[in-house]
Amino acid sequence: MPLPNDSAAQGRFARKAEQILTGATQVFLQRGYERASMDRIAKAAGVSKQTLYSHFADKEDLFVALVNKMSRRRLEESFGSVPLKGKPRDVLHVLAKTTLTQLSADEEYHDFLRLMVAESKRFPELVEKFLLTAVRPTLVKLTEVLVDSPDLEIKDPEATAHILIGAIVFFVLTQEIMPGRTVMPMESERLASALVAIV
Amino acid sequence: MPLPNDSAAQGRFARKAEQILTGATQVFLQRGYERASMDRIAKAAGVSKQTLYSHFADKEDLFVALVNKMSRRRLEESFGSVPLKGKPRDVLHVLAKTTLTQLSADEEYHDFLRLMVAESKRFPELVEKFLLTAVRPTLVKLTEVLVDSPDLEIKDPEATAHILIGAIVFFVLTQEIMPGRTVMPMESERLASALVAIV
DNA sequence: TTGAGACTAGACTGTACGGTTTGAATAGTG
DNA sequence: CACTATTCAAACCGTACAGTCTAGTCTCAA
Repeated sequence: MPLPNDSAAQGRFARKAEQILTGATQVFLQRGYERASMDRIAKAAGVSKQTLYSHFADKEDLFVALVNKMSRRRLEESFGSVPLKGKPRDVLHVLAKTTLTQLSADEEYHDFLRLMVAESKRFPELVEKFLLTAVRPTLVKLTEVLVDSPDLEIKDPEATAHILIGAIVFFVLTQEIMPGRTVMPMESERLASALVAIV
Repeated sequence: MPLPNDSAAQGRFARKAEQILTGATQVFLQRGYERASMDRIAKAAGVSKQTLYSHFADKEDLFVALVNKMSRRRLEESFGSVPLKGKPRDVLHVLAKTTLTQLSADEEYHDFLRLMVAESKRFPELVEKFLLTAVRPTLVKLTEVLVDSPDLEIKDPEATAHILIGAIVFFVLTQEIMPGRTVMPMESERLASALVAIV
């Protein structure tokens, strides 16, 4: 592993690291931590095993890098693209709908969420960091939106934000992450409407 | 494995099977499917490996038995003990509170839920059965309660039931199953109140 | 061109695991 | 008692895996 100051080959080196992480992401998300073998990851990354180990100390180190990378993807990419103006009820409906749609479409993120739940006992600090950087901001932001809409007369905006996010996450969990679509189907449009109706 | 008609030693045999399943439950829930070794399970059950394999064909078979057993434990043990009479708002509040309390206290069930999410990709049919027998009935029952309280003026009781259950499951998921208590704390009492306030 | 750092393929080590086999001990039933 | 089914402990087999090592190739800057 090169030291920080030999910046000459740094570019190439960093690019390889990226390439490895991409391959590792595929394998970890597809097969879970335990069943992801280092051989398979090396193959998926198109890299020799030795190179893999010259960039990452061990399997756990690679997993940490994966979680850090994926955690940067927030639960609410939606919040940026939705104009937070207009009648609060309309804003909320659009917000719910886009979040639901975006989250439902992102298969890679489903696998990542599954992985976070699965490994929450083995890597609690890691998963805690994920919650802190990926989930909490969403909760905070939604709470702000609710606070800034006093006409909705919400007594406890924070708890209400938990409810709204909770409903959405449960929806994605059962419909997309778990095989619940056939057993307890629900339309995202219906859920969004019911969510708004309720507030 | 004895045939069904040699009912003589059936009692002893069945008792052993129970004993094995108990040990297996411990290990599977504690360590997850992949890291639960058959040697460890045999040890935890206080049984020889051979006995284990004379009762269950293989690891997967044992896992199926575990899921069947645990799925019988419903999401809503609460519904039985709560009187469904009185002002609908009060009923709902008590219902939310007891469900939340019971679900939060049941560590074994947390591990089971984590396992179901973790293995939903590897054993989809199994997890589907779990959803069908453990989650769906709760949804159905709550929907009925909502339908039977027309004074609440709920447009879409089914979607609303999804929201209520979703909020509760999300709460348990983040606070108990994942290490979220320190990062995004929430009181179950606050959640219950907000849930009722919202309907 | 040459030399050092980055990379490759693949063999290798030690360990853990799922599942089988062996051969003896321990019931419970006639 | 004797007989049969159940259980036991432990060795065993084949495979998969994390991580290391070897020996050589590629890249690129001086």
